[in-house]
Amino acid sequence: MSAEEKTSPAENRRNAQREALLDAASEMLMHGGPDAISLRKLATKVGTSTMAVYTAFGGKEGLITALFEEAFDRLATAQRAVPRDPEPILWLANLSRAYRDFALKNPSYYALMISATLPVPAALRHDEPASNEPAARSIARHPSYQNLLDAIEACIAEGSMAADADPAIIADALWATVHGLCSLELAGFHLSAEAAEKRFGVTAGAVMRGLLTPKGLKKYEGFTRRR
Amino acid sequence: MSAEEKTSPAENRRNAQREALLDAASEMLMHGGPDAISLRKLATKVGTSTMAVYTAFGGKEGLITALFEEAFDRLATAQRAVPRDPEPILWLANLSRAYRDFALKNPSYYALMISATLPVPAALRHDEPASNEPAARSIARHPSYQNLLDAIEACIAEGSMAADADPAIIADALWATVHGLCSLELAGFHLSAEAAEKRFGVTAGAVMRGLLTPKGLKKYEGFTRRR
DNA sequence: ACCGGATTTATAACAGTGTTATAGCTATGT
DNA sequence: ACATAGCTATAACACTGTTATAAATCCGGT
Repeated sequence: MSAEEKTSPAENRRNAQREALLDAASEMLMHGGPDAISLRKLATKVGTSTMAVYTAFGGKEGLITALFEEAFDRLATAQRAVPRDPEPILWLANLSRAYRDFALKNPSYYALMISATLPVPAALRHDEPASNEPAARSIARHPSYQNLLDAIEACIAEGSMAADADPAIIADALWATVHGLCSLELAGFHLSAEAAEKRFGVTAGAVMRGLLTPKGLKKYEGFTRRR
Repeated sequence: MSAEEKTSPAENRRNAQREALLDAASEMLMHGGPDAISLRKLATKVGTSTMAVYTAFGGKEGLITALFEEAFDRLATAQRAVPRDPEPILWLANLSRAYRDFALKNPSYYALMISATLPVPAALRHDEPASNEPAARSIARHPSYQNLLDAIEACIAEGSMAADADPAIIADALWATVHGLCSLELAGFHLSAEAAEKRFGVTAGAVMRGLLTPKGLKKYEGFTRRR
């Protein structure tokens, strides 16, 4: 309700152009990867000059970082769209499949998200005096991780996972597994789409079983046998 | 014993320069990633002109492909260096750790290996009339995969894994998991090196448990509890 | 041993790229 | 209405990979 938030016409135009640049850049990204983004072509596409990218994003790197953040937002949206199944284990499985769907349908965005050559965006940086290691980026507090954590906590609450388990570590374990599968699939390491899908099911199922308590295991095998 | 294999002095020189180019390129690769490889700088470093890259590799893409193949060779060497533990389960675990060590010590080579933007090298292409999907690259017959397959088959033989299991699928499952962990770690998605290491142990252990038979599970838990 | 054809090389030009300095314009605030 | 601050367009700079061309080199057959 503060009166200072009224958008001046100039600021309005700035934001419009900013979004136009981002839209065109994401289109170029999806068309041929990050290397296909040319500032010159981007500028002519939007109808301005390359300087606009520098005033809006500080350069090409800033533009890529903005795309990076949008990629995570899209993933978060996709994860939130997964209905909360009353069975936490099935909810988890559905979150995994939704993650794969997102990766396969947005390969360029996905590749951008997990590229190591990117500077750590402020949104994911956890403030800590940097050691000698490469910059660390934490995903734990990002909205795209919340549903995963919720599902895991629900599993713990119902006894399907160990009561003394750390949800963050389990979430990381699931994330790493599902990401590894998507990464290999996107890189083309599979004989066929069916083989990749089967591999996904087997691997995600295995890590799931490995994380469950005997009680949860019994439940889970009831689910899988029912199919 | 065929006499046609004697290397002429000219061919000898060609190969020497080819290796010199590869060495210098790998150095540039490790220093700043694939984008840090400049043909001009590479040529001056080796003491020739950029044309040498075109005659030897057909261009920059061919050079990168050669580096790609060397990366897989190095990984195969690292995997072969793992001693064959009499306990197949422990052998598998050691292969996983060796894989991680390789990835962490050769981040540039590793990133190259699993980059999706690379043309499928002939060494990994399985001949099949390409469908509409992106080109598929198979790793199954590569030397770097052999030890993994051997260890899995040993697990099956001793009853630690299901007799009707497909070793190729299990190998893919383990590979995807370990690769996912390394990929996230190299991308900087971890709070600390210790956290990344713990995550690796938890996740690799979980997928391992999920792949074992009850008999194998009992054995495996005997190993983990002994520590 | 030599010489002719093929191959590899170096040089330079071409078409791109991201970035930056500069000068002009536009739009805002007084 | 004016002065000023910010943004933009233009052009130049330093790069990049690739290619055409001409000179040099190497190789095999006589």
